[in-house]
Amino acid sequence: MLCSHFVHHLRACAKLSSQSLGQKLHAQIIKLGLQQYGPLPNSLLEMYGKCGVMGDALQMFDEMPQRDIVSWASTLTAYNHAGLPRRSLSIFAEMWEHDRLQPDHFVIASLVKACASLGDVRLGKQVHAYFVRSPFYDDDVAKSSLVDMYSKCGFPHHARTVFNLIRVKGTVSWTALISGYAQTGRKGDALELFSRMPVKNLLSWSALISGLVQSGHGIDAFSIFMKMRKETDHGIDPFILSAIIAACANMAMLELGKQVHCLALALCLDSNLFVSNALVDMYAKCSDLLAAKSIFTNTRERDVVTWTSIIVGTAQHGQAKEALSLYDEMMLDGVKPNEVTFLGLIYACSHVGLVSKGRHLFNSMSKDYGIRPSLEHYTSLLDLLSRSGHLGEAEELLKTMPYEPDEAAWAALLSACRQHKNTKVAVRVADHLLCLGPKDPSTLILLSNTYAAASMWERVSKVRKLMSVMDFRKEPGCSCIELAKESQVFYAGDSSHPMKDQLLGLLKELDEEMRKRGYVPDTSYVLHDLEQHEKDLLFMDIVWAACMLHASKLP
DNA sequence: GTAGGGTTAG
Repeated sequence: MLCSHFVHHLRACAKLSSQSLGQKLHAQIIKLGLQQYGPLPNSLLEMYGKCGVMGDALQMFDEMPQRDIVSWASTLTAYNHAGLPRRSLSIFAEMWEHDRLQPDHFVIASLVKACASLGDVRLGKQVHAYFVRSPFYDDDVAKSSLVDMYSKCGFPHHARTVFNLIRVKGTVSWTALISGYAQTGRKGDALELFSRMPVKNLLSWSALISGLVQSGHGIDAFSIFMKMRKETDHGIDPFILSAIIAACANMAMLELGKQVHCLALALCLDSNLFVSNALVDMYAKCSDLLAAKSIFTNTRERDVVTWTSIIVGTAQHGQAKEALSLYDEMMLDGVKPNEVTFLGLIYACSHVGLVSKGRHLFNSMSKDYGIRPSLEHYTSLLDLLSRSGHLGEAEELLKTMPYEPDEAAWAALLSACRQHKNTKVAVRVADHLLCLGPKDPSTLILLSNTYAAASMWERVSKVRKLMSVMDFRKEPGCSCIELAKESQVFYAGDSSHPMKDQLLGLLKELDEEMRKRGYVPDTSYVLHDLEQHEKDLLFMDIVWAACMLHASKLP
């Protein structure tokens, strides 16, 4: 009787994440000498795990005289909860070694979840294989976890296959699949499935909306958000709000972002860390750095994302020194940087040519914080070295780094060689690229121009042949700005704008002003067989966006 | 004792 009372209350603490109440119950249990009685050790373990007190959860586990499958499953959940999926996976082997226990469907579902959070589909498939051969192969919850894993790893097709095998499809299964479709940009599938979904809750709407935001369908995400507001009674929580703020950020829609900010204030959700982090990022991406800084300053409990958002935002607005001193402040504040922080910092160095500082940060990342540099970090360092003219070092890094450099990486170096007019390295890099069999049209243009500049006409014609056999279409570049509550999009070579004549006039004025001050456009990187006036016209496209920005500031 | 949504880069 007494025991089931404790089990019941401990479970409530686990659900509510109420650590202090849980500890009080634990104290009473010890006083009564019941700490090893019946299901209580497992209940205590579960409570500490779900409250995020990993140390105490593990102590419970270690002190158990006898561990059953539930003890192992709860430990797995605790590790998942604490964001330690690798530890979860190592349990798979330990269960058998220590206690001769085979994973059941509870354990399998948790293992799959660990694979999902690591984004490791290879391991996920192994667990899947184990599952279908186990006596639990028919369990719907484990299948649902597989749907989630395949969705998170970017394989919605596999997720669909498992989904179809679920006998009783609950809201969780539907949501997991819809999320997979939305995140991978399969808008049609996501919407179709969502409309067929029998019971929708706030999480289902949220999964669809945030998935669409992540795959760049901000407008659709917004209209679904409005639909939810209109047609349902679901409230707005910090999850959905931060997704909507991110949508404004990605589309650089400042006015809309401000309105969502007001919504956050009205709902008293602006003090939520996820919401304020999203706001810092939104204002920075919308070029209102002052507003971003003000949100940042007013955020009391700043975490690594808050700091990283302001550092990246500051760096992207050219204030590299300021970004670096924010990093110093962050360390004084005792916040540990993560891999994104370092990307922002190296980016900052890259844009003002702080080569040795950038190198130092790159090394500090692994030495001081144990973060293994990713391909992106190497690319960022490469960018720093090549922009600043350290071409030899950049080439060396490209060859020795622990990742296989792709076409874009080599092309970036080549482009830098041309900017620094280093023909010798340029030709060497170009030859290497040519061997790789380049596929990107802009790489081919770059190659053609490199060889043309070095008067290597045979290779020019070789590149031209490569161009002619492929479907040579380059996505046109475009710029987008918000002007009087409307978004204006301009494509390169676009001449359909109703204000074309006024715009071109202003553009010409700006161009003349630039030339007067000694800024002559460098058109040498444009395709070589264009006439000079055609090159100038192309250049006009490049300043088009700058011109529009200017126009938007006119009264 | 198991499964679904959120912020930072590219």
